[in-house]
Amino acid sequence: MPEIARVARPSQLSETVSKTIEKWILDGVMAPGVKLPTEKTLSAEFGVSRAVVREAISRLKAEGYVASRQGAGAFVEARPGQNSFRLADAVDPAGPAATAHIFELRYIVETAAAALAASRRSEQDLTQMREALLRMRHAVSERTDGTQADDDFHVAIAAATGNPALLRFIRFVGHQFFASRVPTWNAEGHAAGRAEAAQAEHERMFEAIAAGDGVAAREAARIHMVEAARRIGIDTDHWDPAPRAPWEEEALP
Amino acid sequence: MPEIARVARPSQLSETVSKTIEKWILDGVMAPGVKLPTEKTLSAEFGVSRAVVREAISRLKAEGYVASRQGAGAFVEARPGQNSFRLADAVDPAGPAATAHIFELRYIVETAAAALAASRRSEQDLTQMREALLRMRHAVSERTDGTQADDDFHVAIAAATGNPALLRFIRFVGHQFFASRVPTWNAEGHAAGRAEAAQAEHERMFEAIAAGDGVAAREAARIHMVEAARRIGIDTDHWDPAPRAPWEEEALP
DNA sequence: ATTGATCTGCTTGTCAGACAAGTTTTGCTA
DNA sequence: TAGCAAAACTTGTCTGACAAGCAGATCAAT
Repeated sequence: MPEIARVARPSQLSETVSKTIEKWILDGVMAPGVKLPTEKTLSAEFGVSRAVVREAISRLKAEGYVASRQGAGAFVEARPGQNSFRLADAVDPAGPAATAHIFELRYIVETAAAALAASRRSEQDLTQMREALLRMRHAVSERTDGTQADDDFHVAIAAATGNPALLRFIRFVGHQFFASRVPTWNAEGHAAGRAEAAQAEHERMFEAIAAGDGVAAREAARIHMVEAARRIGIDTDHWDPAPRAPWEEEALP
Repeated sequence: MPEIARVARPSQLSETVSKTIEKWILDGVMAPGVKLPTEKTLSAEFGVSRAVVREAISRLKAEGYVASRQGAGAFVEARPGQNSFRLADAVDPAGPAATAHIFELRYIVETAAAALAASRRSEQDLTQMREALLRMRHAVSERTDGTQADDDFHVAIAAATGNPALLRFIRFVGHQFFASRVPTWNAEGHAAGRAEAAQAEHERMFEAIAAGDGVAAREAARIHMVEAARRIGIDTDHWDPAPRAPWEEEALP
């Protein structure tokens, strides 16, 4: 059995145990398919009760690291941890580039979603977007918080693609950036004209989607994402400009 | 407290309990911020022991649905379940379109990754790709299994973007389709020329990335993804062709 | 000797009761 | 009424027990 090394104090014993075992698996100390030590052994090694070990394993099962069979034991999954996608372990949160990396992923997916929405949106989808836009317009004029409406607008576009997987993913990534929308919609953002600018970008996206113009929608979304990144201080110099085709330049005002 | 309705038998009591509570949260029966019933209450209502309830809650904590404070209780998280992304609950697995939806998401991300890789790849990245290509070439001529090399090739491209979040996501989505690559690399796939066709597409992607031509790389990836979808019987008629700009037509052989 | 069924020990799944640690409510006092 | 201390409650952990299922060992029959 691998060595036991305490991780940074999660003050919850089961958390400690599950993180430690997770580390064993991620580090390859326990290869896919191998049997974990028995619960009794683990509880003895960690110096905790079997209940704690069981809760830890319960976590690991939920995250797809292990699967257990009554009477046989618990085994490391073939592709441990890859039944779900978590940004927390995709990037090093401490790294200064982490936000930029995630934002780039969001940029890729949202520009594509805007283009798809333009060709697939229903009347009902447009109503949803219009409603969110209205709330944002109101927030701009009243200088109030529009983060929720902002979020709703992007989700409405994702929904208009008719692809539930895409919707869910955009909702997921978007929520990671909920905090990033604050500097646009707080008092300072209003004063600096950031809210107004964002609103103009949103309006342009909506017009293109309503008109069914996929190319213009992609470009409007591209501009919005780049500007949004700029507003929270992310460097976009190395982003892929390819989604914009040359002839799109003149297709937009 | 909400009504208790047994879900399809997961043969594990804690699984039943966690899925039921998860459903309460997803259906909005229990809004974010509200306190769950106490463990004692839950165990009584479900007719199970407190240990089972605790294991269920342990799962829910791992998936970001609830957070608990000793002495106070367990509370529904602000954005329940959205600290991780799972395809299983993004789409209805039973739906015939589920695979198509996920593949479309993969299409969006992989085409973008190919374009990025072209402008950011290092010598080392190219070596990785070359190595995987070689193994696939070998698999084609020997009529053996090349699914692993196929997977490695795509991961190598994702790695070349230098974006760990993107890498992780492509690895995640790609693994969901591990099975989909089998019909290309099994005996029938070799006989029907599917393996050879896929290989040609891969070679073209590599050439474009090695040449640093982002536009060509995106187009080669687009063709590969569309063909791959076609090989496993997914209808791509409504996919977004926008990533391909008009002038890319002549840029390729 | 090989095969087949049985048996025994081990492992996970569940239960019950207990105490420790931390939180919330209650109720008394000043 | 305000402040504070005790009591009641809730989660976290421990212990011991039994049921359900599995895997290797044992043994009988061919």
